[in-house]
Amino acid sequence: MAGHHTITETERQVDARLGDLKIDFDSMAAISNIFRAANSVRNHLERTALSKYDLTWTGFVVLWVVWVWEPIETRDIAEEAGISKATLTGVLNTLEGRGWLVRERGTEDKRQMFVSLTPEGRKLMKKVFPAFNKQEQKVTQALSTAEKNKVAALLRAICQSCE
Amino acid sequence: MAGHHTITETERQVDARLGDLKIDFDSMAAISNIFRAANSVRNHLERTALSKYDLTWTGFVVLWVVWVWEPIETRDIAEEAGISKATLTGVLNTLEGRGWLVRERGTEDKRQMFVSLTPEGRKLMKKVFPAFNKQEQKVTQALSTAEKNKVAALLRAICQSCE
DNA sequence: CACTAATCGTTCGGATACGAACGGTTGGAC
DNA sequence: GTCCAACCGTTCGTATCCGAACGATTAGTG
Repeated sequence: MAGHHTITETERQVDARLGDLKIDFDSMAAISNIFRAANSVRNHLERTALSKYDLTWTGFVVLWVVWVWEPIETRDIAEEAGISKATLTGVLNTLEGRGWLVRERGTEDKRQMFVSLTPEGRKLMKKVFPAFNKQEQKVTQALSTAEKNKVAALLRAICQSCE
Repeated sequence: MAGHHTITETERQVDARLGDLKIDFDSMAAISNIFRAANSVRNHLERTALSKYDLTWTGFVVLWVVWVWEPIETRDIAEEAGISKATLTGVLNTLEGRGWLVRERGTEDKRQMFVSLTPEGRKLMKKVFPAFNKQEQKVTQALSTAEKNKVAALLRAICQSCE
């Protein structure tokens, strides 16, 4: 999924386009590789681990969040999954329609909506997640354990600078 | 945009859900932080650098690719931008409708479609890209130059393992 | 106890996202 | 020269995706 142009080739072209404007190529390379990696990994995992269960990326992430934290409120799912509340409503409709989770309105606060997996949903996750994790292992096989932790730490630092 | 649960808390919960199945938490942390960072950075850049020009993330990326490599074929844009040809068709319609780029059918091979920026498109990029790069710099400010290059290299290695 | 501000999930409109199928074009085999 | 397989960008159907606006509910103020 990575483009066929190297970062260095791209830098030369950008330089020619901008003339004497100063561009921070180190920052650019770091950021652009985050998105290249995210796209590559997402496509790979969808193909290898999710497609056979007809699961989209977002559908899997939402199921995973609910599986780990159930019962969980809608707004917390959106926060954990990194999507908006509006998007989540549609995804929950899809997943509920397939019988993998259920919504239940809160008793003490009737604005809230609690989500839990069905037994079918839990059975699905017990199959899908190990396969998913095996592919996570595969796409990071070129990295040592220390390097995996290093990249995780550096990316966490970037997340904090976004706030 | 990062969830309010730490990776460690999540690991404990996952452990409780899976029992004795073996999960590679180092790989999981590396991968999940790629997506947290991608979401955080994307939201930050959309808010700070793109929203005032009514540009979506993908719209900007496509404009950027065309700006750097014009004239460029449709399939190459999709490759560089990390989106499908089908998606690109819609995005090009949007950007062409706003007068930022034009399509021209190839003369020797009439299947091809070459895309170039309009003068307005180039003027836009000359304003947007420096602002974008400034924010790239800001979200990576916690990293040294060596660390930026390190994270870029590690992510490139992950990309290669996806093929 | 009324009234307002804040918060919940949903709805709406429009843009992005992809696989599959489609017409149009090209190049190669024979 | 005529197939036909391969390739181009587009179209189609469906699923995300988000900001803004919306009804319903709650909490906080006086």
